[in-house]
Amino acid sequence: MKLSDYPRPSVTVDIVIFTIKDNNLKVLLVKRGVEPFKNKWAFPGGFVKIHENLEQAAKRELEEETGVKEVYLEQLYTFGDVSRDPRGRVITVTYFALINSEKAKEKLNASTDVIEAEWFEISNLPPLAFDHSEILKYAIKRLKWKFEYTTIAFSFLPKRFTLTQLQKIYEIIFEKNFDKRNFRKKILSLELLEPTEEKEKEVSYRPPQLYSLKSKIKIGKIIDII
Amino acid sequence: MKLSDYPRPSVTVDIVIFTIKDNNLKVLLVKRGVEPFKNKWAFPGGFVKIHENLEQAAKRELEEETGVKEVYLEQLYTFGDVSRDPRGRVITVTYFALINSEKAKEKLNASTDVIEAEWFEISNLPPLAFDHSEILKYAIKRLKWKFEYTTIAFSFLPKRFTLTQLQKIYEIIFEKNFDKRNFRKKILSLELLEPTEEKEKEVSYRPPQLYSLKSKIKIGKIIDII
DNA sequence: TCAAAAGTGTTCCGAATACACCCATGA
DNA sequence: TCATGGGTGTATTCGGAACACTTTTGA
Repeated sequence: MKLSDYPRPSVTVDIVIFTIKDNNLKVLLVKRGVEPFKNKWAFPGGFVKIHENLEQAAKRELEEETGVKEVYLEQLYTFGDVSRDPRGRVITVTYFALINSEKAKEKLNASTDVIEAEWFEISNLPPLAFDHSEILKYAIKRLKWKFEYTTIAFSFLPKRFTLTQLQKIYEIIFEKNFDKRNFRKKILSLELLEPTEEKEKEVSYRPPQLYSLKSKIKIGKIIDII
Repeated sequence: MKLSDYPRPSVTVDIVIFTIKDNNLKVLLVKRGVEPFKNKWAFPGGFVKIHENLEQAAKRELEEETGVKEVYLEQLYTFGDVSRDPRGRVITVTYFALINSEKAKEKLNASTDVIEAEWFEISNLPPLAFDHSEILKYAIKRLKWKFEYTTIAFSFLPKRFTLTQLQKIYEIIFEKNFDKRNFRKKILSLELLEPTEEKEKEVSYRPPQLYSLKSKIKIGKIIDII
């Protein structure tokens, strides 16, 4: 059996990039500059090069679009329905990335085939190209699941952060408030964090303790958080 | 941008099929009849046809190999490293299937390109072709995770089963024993099961109650089980 | 001295764990 | 009547949830 015996589909990667800005969960979309779905919004992505691993392709697209390296990145799901792309058979391997709000501030690079790139609030999205609404639904499900059972929340935060910042992120993701005392008790009991020497300064209230993730704790580690 | 501008990889599906037989977790392997890796064992799989959805391809391969329809099937992960197949660039979308021991008894169909098919104990496997060891590792991780947090355990059981059978399955997957009273209390408190009219007969001990999964409970539903 | 957010402890309730004996049946 | 696996209840421990006030700082 030869590989050449079979007609081959095209393979792309698409990346759902989340961040938290202005107390909202946001996702990065690009406006397509070419057909199909010209002028519609879609997730950043592109064709997998023939000598490039899937994750490399995802990282390349991510960096082209945001200029950011070192983000949390994991494979999400592969969508390959026959009719998902009007140009022909296109299978897309989707990825899921989280970047922290400081990095998200850096300016977005509109790349080839893209008119502009913009952060959209999850609750206020334009219509999406292809089957990208379905992809997003899946990505949000995964995001909540991961927040509940792993340490990914920290990928939305800078190296040093306060417990209040962390709590705020959980409140945004789960769309509900937590009791401050119970939240702190729970998080500290997990022994993931260590206090840093410094406290945040130049605030007109009691300066909060800054914490950092213990170096041996990997982001994404499975552990019951909430 | 045209699809034809890009060289395309080949795309396959591979299926990790688990069952429980003889009180052991087993996986179905086929012996390859063609190069590469001729005479080595691998997961059942094959090329995705150009007019066939990914899940259809997985179901087709599954049925060709085992003759079984109606199994629990979910997408696992997509492996696409450049050098994973010596023939060239081949991306494989892997699936994860669970079939119950009664169905697993039915005879296996050796299909094209395959010399034989056989159930292997997880703890006693031959060397695997391609990157299939890595795929298996990933599949086992997913299996345990799903057992802990969803109702997939029931896909290893026939429609009617005893609580002892269920407990046995958890003990095999988690490689440890559970207390009978606590296990029953926990499972029954989840309100997933209903007793059936009959009891198992022709056993030389007190006949056990048979239970079935309530019809509104979907297999795979997320819920803390253990 | 005021405004703003930081920080902290106790009680209550429900779930998980540990643990041992009697029951129903066919041989 | 015996062997076999089925079936059941209670006490203890641990973690989650509810709940309000004092502290520290800069303005």
